[in-house]
Amino acid sequence: MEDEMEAYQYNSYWETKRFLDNEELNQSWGINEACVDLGSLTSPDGAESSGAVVNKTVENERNRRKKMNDSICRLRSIVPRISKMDKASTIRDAIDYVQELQEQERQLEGEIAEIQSQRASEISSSYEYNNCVNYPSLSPQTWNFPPIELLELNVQEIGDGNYIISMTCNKKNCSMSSMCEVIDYIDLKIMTSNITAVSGHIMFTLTVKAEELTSLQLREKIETGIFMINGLRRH
Amino acid sequence: MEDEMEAYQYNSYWETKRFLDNEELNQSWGINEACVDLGSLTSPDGAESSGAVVNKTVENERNRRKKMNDSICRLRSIVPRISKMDKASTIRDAIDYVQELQEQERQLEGEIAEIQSQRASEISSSYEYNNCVNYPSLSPQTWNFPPIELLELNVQEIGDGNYIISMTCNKKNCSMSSMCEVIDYIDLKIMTSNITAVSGHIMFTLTVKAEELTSLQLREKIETGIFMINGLRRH
DNA sequence: AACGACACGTGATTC
DNA sequence: TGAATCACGTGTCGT
Repeated sequence: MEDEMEAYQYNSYWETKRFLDNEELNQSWGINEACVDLGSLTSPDGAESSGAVVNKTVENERNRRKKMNDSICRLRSIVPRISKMDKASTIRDAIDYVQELQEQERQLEGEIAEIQSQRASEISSSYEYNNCVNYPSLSPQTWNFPPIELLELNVQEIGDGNYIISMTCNKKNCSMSSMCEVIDYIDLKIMTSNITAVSGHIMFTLTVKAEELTSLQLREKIETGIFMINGLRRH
Repeated sequence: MEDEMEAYQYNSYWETKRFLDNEELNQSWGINEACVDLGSLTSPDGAESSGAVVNKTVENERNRRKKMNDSICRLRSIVPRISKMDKASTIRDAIDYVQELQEQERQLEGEIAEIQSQRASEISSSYEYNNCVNYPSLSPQTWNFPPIELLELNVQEIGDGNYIISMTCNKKNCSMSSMCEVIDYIDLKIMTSNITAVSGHIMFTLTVKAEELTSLQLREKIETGIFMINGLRRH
């Protein structure tokens, strides 16, 4: 049949037409030129109804092929690495690319989870640091101080649950802030306090109200406080 | 031709064979049964050489089709959402999936970048907090204190570069630690210090040595210190 | 010449 | 029935 030859009006084929088709890729599912040519050629030819229906099926088949080819072209335009300008190769490259993307996605999600957990641990540690009630929060500047060396400690009751506390420590490993931290830590009701620096020593004198404690208990509490403060420091 | 019918030995076709092929998907690019059948059938029939070469091309074409179909099957097994068990639909679904993956990848990378920058800013702020030399490091427990409300400030020189400083503030927004932080911040040489709590107020009295400062400069320095401490708090 | 890739038309098959 | 999908063999083109 010579009309079949008309369908082969494609010349210099899948090397040039691929790129031309890429431009008008937007769903031109209409009848292409070859289809129109064949239709106008066969309609005056075959008079019986079977010829018309055959034309319809041929046209449908042609359209279906075009659909598939366009899909493959589109797939090729999306996949970045194309090994060969081949239909099967395009699909294989797409498979590789999809697997690559899937693995990359898993990797990225793992990375995010890792970062999130790191960040969560950082935040929780910071939260713990800020909300600890049993341990005082040391100001960072005193973290690296040497332990407080208690030279003398005196606790004396002056009646009505009031006490006079006097303690002395070396100046080089004790500061006003340190002492304040100790006092804050053991949580006393301070009436007055006095800090005096004399001859390389620091003398700390305070009057506190501690009605529920004996002088011995108060003394132990202060010693424990200093011990805890020392334990919280890095030395 | 009756031998062409032999090639159609597939029955209940692409509904069942698809899933059977999926199991032996691992590169069985060998000759399939239909090809062997056709080959053994046409070799005794046609004696001339053209029949053999036609067989070869037919077999090659058959092989090429199988390759493409297997590729599409594999693609279908990878893509999670398949709308229809159709060749073209499979490719279209693959296109959609690839685009979806690409967008997801971009989104994940953006998310990672965002988290990283957040984390970096957190770390840098923490670094700033710990290593700032001009600003004192507040102990976390006083961060959320209200600003210190200075009710009275007195600076009096007592000779030889020694000063007596006395200041008063409200008890509810001032503590011993706060005052210590102010004193630490302005970095004075403290000789003696006294803190007294009276009638809802805190009285802070200290004797300092500041030979290089006038009493006005010292006063400004203290005010600046309180201002800075207040500025560092969250209020 | 020979091979690989393709489109085509067609018969078969399923819904 | 009829539309949709498929596999098949074949002719064509480029390498």
